Amino acid sequence: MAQKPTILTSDFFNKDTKQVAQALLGKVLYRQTDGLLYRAIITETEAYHGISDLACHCTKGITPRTEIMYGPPGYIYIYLIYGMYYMLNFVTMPQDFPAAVLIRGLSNLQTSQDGKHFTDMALKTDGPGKLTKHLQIKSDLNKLKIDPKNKLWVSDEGFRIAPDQIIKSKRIGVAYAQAWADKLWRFQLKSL
DNA sequence: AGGATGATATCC
DNA sequence: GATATCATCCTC
Repeated sequence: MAQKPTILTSDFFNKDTKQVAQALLGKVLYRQTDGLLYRAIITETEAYHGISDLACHCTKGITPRTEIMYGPPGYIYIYLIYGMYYMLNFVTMPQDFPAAVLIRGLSNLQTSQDGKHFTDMALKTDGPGKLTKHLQIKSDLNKLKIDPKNKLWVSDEGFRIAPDQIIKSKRIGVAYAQAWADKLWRFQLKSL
């Protein structure tokens, strides 16, 4: 049943953002720090797609902050919000199309010192700001490729997610985005 | 309901 | 250079 883990490459992210955001549910996020390896199942995401999406930072055009979203897929976009929380995003879509998926929730967070034996840390990790704090994700990872070399990557370990297991709802904190605020671009797993 | 706390965009 | 605005979370 358990398949060999497959590390996701840029091909996985080179698709419509809503598609990638849903496909990321059930995938396993890895984070390597000094002496500690974290892993957790992704359970909640949001899609931010294109310059017409008024909730997306890229709607203002290319700036030093947003240029990473205009680059190739499979890169990390991290920014500081409210002066204290780092948000973790994965760049999607081909070069020159700005878009990204925000990682909002994790489950089954585990840590390991040797990369083989894992111990449970938390069953559920709610909130995009809290999960980056847990996994020691900060702005030093901004604009890096999603890759074990950069100590942050995602792997497919065979969890099958049926479409009816995905709850779709409005994105959080984007009430200012007019019509785009009502898009059901937030995706959560029912269980886990 | 409101405060913490700093980068960013958008004005002067 | 000043200020308004946040893809949040915690405390009251």
